[in-house]
Amino acid sequence: MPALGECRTQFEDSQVSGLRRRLKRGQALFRAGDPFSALYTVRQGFFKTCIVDDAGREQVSGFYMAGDTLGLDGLGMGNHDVAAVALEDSEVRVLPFSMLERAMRENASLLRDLNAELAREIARGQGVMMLLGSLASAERLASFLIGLSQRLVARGYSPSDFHLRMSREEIGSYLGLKLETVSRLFSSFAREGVLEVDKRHVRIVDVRKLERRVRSPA
Amino acid sequence: MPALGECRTQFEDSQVSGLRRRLKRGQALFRAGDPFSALYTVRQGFFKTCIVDDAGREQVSGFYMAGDTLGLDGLGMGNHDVAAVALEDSEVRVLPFSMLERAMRENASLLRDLNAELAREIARGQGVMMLLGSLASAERLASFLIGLSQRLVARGYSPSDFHLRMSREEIGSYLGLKLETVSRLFSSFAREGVLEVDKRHVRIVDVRKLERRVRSPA
DNA sequence: CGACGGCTTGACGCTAATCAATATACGTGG
DNA sequence: CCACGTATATTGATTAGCGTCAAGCCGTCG
Repeated sequence: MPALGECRTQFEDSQVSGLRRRLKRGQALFRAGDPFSALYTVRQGFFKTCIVDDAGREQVSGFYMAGDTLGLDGLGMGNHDVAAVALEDSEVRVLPFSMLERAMRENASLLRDLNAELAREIARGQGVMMLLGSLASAERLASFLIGLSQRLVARGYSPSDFHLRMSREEIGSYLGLKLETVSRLFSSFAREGVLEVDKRHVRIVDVRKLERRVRSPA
Repeated sequence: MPALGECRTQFEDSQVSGLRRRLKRGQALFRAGDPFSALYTVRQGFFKTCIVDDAGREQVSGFYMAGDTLGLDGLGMGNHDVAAVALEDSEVRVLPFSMLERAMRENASLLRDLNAELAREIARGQGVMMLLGSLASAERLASFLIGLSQRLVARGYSPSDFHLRMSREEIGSYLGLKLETVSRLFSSFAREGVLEVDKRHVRIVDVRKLERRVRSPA
């Protein structure tokens, strides 16, 4: 059973809101360009966020699960610049920004939570930059899997045995690789006894080897 | 003559601080791991920020000039996770976080400025992800130059004629390319009449062509 | 049942990395 | 001041890694 992601901030069960919203697989919570009106915390399910550039190219910029905050990208300019799409039937808690602002005026620690969330998002982004700018393909996938595993553990799931909610293409988009490359990497990790892979089901057989893969050009 | 970057927020000339700090070329304002104690706005000069991963690999994650805010990455965890290094003799205004926090309690708009700054940083990061994840080498350099040009205009400099403060290697690190590739791209842009390049002096001859380069695989 | 979407695998090609040589500017100390 | 060593940039030759194109498999849904 899905655990309730850890409560990193007061957002999640704040009195700020009782609003919820359910989304079906494939449905968008918001799209790029939508006016920013609220933040969301994931209660149930799994999301991806996508950036689109002016040339129309699309790229997955992140994956979000229970406890994660969505929508921070809209805080600055009044519009979202990414889209958030549910990868399975999901539920979010809606935190209308107007309410949040009011609540923050009364409760300074909420504000600090918001800053912390924003800063976390910045740090996450820096990790991705590192990944995209400095790592080879196998290192990227290894790093992705380790990160995923760690996040799953934190939520009470198995660290070594899980079901991917996203397609090879989405993983590739996130990692700056093509889907065929991702597929080949899964196969080669399996051949080397690092993973067992069956479509979207992954079992990490040898974490050590996987970790070594993040640093080694081999 | 260097203009005073636009005042995007109240930070810059806020009463929050009169503190300044001067740095020589090559000097670090803060390093990865340093405790977070203050934000900084660039008054004069030019900075790069670098991420370092656990394997010791280093990567340039951004360039900062007059008016830009440095140090936001430290807000979340109490430690900086990037380093900020002056690429020329520079001066920053120091905004000790304790003072900022106090000031924000009294002035809610300061707080909104901080959020806006954080959100801007997030948006910037998303742009870089797009660049690293989806663009070919020539597109990356073109995108970099256009962005640089735009930021220079906003500060009252020439949009088409400027001096790069960073080395080929630093550009490459930022763009996820090797320095030789960057050098070759400069040469090929020059051959095609898009740029004139003499070491670190760049003149954009044909902005249109340069812009076309951002989207075209040609 | 057939069509379609997601995954795997192979063969081939191209882009950018690597390795290497040379050139130029800069700072340092004699 | 010049000589030297060092950092930076350019360019060429070669190679490796990932992308592209293509075929086939499996599971699902209409």
